[in-house]
Amino acid sequence: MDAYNYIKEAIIHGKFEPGMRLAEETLAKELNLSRTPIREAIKQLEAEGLVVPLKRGVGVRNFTKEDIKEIYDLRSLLESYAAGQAAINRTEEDLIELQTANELYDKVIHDNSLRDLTSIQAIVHTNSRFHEAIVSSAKNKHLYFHISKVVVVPMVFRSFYWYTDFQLQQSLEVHKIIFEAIKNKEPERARIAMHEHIFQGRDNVLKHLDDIKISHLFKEEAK
Amino acid sequence: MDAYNYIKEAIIHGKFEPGMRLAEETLAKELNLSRTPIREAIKQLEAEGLVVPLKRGVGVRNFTKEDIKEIYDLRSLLESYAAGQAAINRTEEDLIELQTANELYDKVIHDNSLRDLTSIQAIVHTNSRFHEAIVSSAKNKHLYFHISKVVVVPMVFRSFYWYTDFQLQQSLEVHKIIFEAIKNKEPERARIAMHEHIFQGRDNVLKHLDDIKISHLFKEEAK
DNA sequence: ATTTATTTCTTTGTATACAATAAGTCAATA
DNA sequence: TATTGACTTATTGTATACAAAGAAATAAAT
Repeated sequence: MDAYNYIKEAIIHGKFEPGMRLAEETLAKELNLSRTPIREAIKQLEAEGLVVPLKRGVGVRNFTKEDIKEIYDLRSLLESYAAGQAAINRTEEDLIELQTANELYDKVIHDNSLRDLTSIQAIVHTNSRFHEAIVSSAKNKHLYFHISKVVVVPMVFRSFYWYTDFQLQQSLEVHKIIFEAIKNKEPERARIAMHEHIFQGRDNVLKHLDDIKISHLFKEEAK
Repeated sequence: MDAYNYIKEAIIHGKFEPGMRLAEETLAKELNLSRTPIREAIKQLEAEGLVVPLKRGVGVRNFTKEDIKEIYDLRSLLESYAAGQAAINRTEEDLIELQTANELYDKVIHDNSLRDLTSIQAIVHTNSRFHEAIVSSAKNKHLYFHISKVVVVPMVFRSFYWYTDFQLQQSLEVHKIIFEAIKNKEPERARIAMHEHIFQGRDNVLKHLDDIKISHLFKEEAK
């Protein structure tokens, strides 16, 4: 794997915790590279806002509760718009991928009755696939580009989130409503459903921000 | 100036034309630096989508008509939301900056009756200040971050756009409506006015995409 | 004369080297 | 014991070096 994706994944999966300094030499050894390509990967992550400059070098960005709120507001704006546009612009191929992704999501949720880390990751992954299919159906590459950057931050938290059966069932239901709306070309219904859906996710994350499982990811206002 | 801003400005002002290869050695000499910091600046611009990778190295991104349409759709979504949020969250200080920016915009338009390049740049600059003040008043740092990236692309084109007196007058009127809506805390009015305003700008740019003045910036589907 | 093959040359990608600066350590003084 | 100050160490930021991969140019062949 290249340096960029290695570091990004490590941040998302919590291997590199918020606030942690990213030492170039260490990363270079871990990846059997020199410092040069490491520095370039870091510059990209900096441009995306996942890492922040320190006095010298960079550290993993520390997202506050306020950040999470703002990001979910932004994400709901972008993705609900995407859902609306998908209902207008989706092709038949899009519909097939949407259907497939949703069936997979359904299957993964019901096949993994015990909620261990691997299950959670599978659920998060198939959920992402459905959302990505929607954004892709909207037929706006720039929208896609920006959503993919916005979505990363919630990922950092969701990877450690313990969903309840009820939440997953509810999420699945809404997915089906969104799918139907896109299939039947009802942009307004798709948009509203997606908006509700993401705000539901936002509420879940915010309610559990103090949970033991993710508390290590969340350090309020470290200076 | 640092390498990042130097290259960015050069792209916006058309010194580096779309499709043009960015040779590291050349840039390094221009800025009296070694290749290392140049490469890092380029990586950042790549993450923002202003330059694209070639088989080897990078080139200035070539935006198509389709890109412009998509970007204006995205921008109108984001900025109209920002205007709405500004009408809710603006402080008294925000209001002062908003007022100042708008008065300056008015002044610059009327003081520069002959529309030479310097005047256009002054107009674009004061217009940006007003828009930035709105986004800032929305009190969402992540929204601000993404808008600032989205806005850059239209900048590439607007720097070379010859506005008519009518268009400027109209633009000024809408600015005043938006300002009033934000002042009076009318989010819906602010949102709609901003949406119209940006779609007006979009139409202006699209209508004139084939003009001689900007044709060198616009090369359809170069592969 | 045009196309293909081979060689040369330029430019990138990665590694290493060196200098500058922040951070860490230890000792001395209050 | 706490705090300040000088010294040492570690890590960054920039420059340079070298090897590999395209691009350009020249030569050969049909």
